[in-house]
Amino acid sequence: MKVLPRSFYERDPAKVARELLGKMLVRRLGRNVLSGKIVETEAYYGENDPASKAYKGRKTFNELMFLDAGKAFIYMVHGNWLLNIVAHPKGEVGAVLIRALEPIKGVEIMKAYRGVNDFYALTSGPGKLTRALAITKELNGVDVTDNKSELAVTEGAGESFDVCASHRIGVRADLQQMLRFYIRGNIFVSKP
DNA sequence: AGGAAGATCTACT
DNA sequence: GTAGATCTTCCTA
Repeated sequence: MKVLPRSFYERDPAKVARELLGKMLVRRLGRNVLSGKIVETEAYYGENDPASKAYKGRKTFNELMFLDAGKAFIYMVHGNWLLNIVAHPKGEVGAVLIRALEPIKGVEIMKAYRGVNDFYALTSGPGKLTRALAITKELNGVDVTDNKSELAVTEGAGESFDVCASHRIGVRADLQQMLRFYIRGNIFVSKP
């Protein structure tokens, strides 16, 4: 499956978030390959977005949001690693949070990493999917536009689906805009 | 040192 | 369905 080019991420974060739905997240772990379909995302901006990690300006830990699009940006919240992909037009700031996946390949391995048997609980949340795919700070900054990366995003199967939008989840201060997107009716979406 | 953070799990009414 | 404990880093004092 073809990876998405960097130009895909060099656009408005909300647009990238919307279009990442249905794409594949591929995790390479030695000889194992895990993959899942992206079914839920959220867009974050920079200085104008109070919920954004970049709100208070550039720091070492959020530097990636200011740099090249198409890199993984990973941080810890409440004991969970959350996966973002840096996305913004050149010279701007932003990222897309991956909130939920539909497991495709390596389900048994995901179950082992998660320590649960319930198929529907494997990747139905931002903290759950990182554990299922063994995503940690070590992958911070990896290039998801490189097919050889330990983490990459590729084209999806191309089936059609309806997209829903809503306000972001769990944030202190949300913006007026609806910046959360998900596939309607998909059972792995964290909250319908 | 202390507290906040895009969450998750469990145990109840 | 809600409420609370607990999760682990990084920021600010």
